[in-house]
Amino acid sequence: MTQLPAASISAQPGIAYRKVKSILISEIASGALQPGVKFPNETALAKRFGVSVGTLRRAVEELVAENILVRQHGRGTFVRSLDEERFLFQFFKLADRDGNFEYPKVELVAFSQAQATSQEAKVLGLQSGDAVFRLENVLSLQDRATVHDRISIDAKLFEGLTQQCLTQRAGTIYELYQRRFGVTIACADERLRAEDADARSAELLGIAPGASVLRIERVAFTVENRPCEWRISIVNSSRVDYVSRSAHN
Amino acid sequence: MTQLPAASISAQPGIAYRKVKSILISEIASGALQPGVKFPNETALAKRFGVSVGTLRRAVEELVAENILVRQHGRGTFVRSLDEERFLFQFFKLADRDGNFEYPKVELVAFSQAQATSQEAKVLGLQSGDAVFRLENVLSLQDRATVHDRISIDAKLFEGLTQQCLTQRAGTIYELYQRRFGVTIACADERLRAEDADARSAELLGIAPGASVLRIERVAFTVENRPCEWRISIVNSSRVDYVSRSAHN
DNA sequence: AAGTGGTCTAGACCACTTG
DNA sequence: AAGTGGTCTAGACCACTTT
Repeated sequence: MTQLPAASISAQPGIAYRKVKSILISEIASGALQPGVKFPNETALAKRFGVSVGTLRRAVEELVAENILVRQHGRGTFVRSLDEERFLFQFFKLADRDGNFEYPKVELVAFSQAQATSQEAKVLGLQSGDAVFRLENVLSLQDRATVHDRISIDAKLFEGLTQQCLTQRAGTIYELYQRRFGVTIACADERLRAEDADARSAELLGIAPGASVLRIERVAFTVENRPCEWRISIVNSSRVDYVSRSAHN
Repeated sequence: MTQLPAASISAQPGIAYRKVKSILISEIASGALQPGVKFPNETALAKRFGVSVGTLRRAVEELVAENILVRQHGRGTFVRSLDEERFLFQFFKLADRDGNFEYPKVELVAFSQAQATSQEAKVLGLQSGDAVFRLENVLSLQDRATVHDRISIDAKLFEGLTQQCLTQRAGTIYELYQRRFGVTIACADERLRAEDADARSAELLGIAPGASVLRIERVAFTVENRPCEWRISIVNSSRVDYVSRSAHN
C-alpha cells in the first residue's frame, strides 16, 4: 500500500471534499499515486485526511466521474490507466458509418524540435520561442490512411522524447505521456470545422487537394487542468464520422 | 405546491435511489411536474417516497447532473425550463473563431407532413409510413445564413403542430416542444463529417455548390430516453466552429 | 473469512434566499 | 424568522472479489 504524508486538510482552500479532491489530484499529477496501483481503502484515506468516509467518497466519486479514478466493486480504487479500452475512445471519437470504433494503426511521418510560434505558446501556456516538439502522424482505419495529425507539445514537459520512443511504443501516445513522462491527460477541448484539404494532408491521405475534410483542433489538459498538447487532426470523413455522445440517463 | 400520489417505491425495479429517479423522470415526462414550478422540498419528497433525505438527494443530484432539474441554494428545486440561456448552448454548439456564442436568427423555409421513410422510421422508432413532420430552417449568425437544418419529428407526438406555431414562436424549437407538447429534450447524440454542399444547401447558405460544409446529424432524446427528433444540419463553417467542451475539474 | 466498494439512514449544522 | 439546499458525520448493512 502506498505510504503518503498525513496531508493536512486545513492547509488547502475550499470546503472539505474539494480539499480532499485537490490533494488527490496533485498526488496523482506528481506521480505519488501511480496508475494501476491500488489506493488505500476508504476508511484509511478518510482517516489520513481527517474527514468522514462519506466526505472522502464524495471526492473520489467526482474523480471517478472525471475518468481519473476507477472503482471496482470488491476490488478497490485505482488511478485510471490510459491503456484501458474505453479510455482510448474517450479521446478517439471516429467511428465507421455503422457506429463501430476501431483501434487505428499509427505511422509517425515527422518529428522535430522547434521554437514555439506565438500561437503554440499561447495555447500551451509557454513563452514565444520556448522549445516544443512537433510531430505528425497518419492514422489508418480499415487499412486506409484516414487522419493526418499535427501535434505540438511542450518540450520541457516531455524532456528526452525521441523518435524511437514514438515509433517503438505500444499503445496510444497518451499512454506514452503517462508512463514515460508522468503526464496524465484528463480532458480535452475540441473545435471542428469543414475545410478543403491542403496539399500535404491530401497527399498523406491519398485524396485530391481541395477535397472536403474534417478539421479537429484539440487542446488536451492534464489532471491539474494545464494545457499540454495542441493537435490539429485532418480527417477524411468519407468513411467515418466524429461521434459525440451525450451522457444518457 | 404540487400534490402527487404517494408513489410506492417498492413497485419499481432497481435500488431505492434509482427507483426514486425513474419515478421523478416519468412524472416530469407526463407533465405532472411542470417546468419552472417549484418542487416539494427534500424532506417532503423523501417522506412521499419513503426514503431518507440522503437517498432522495442522490436521485435529485443525478437529475441535476443530467440537466433535467435545477437546484438553487436557498430557493428550491425546479424542472429545468428550456428557455434558460445555458440550456440553449447545451444543444447549439456553434461558436465564432474567438469562441463566442451567439443566439441565431431562425427562418422556417419549409414545412410539411409526410409518411416516414424507412430511415426516419428507424431513427425515430416508428413504422415505415407513419406520419412525420418535416421542416427546414435556415439559421443566421452575424446576419449571414450559416446553417441549413432538415428536421423530422413524429407527427403523433406533436399533434396539431402548424407552420404558424413555428414561425410565431418565441425562443428555441426545443422550448416549443416542451411548452406546447410537453416533450422535454434531455440529451442528444451527434455524428459529424465534412462533405460537399448539395445544390439546395448551397443556395440557402449562399455558397458554391460543392463547397466544403460540416454535416451534423443529431438524434435528440426525451427525458424518458426516447428518440423524438432527427436533424441534419449543414453548416458553413468558414466563420464558425463546432465546439465540444469536455467537463473539466 | 476478510476486505473492498455500494447503498442507506438519521441526524447535525451551515449558507443562501425570501418574506 | 422561516424555508430552502449544501456539507458533513458516524454509523449500519449489503454485494462483490479475493484468499
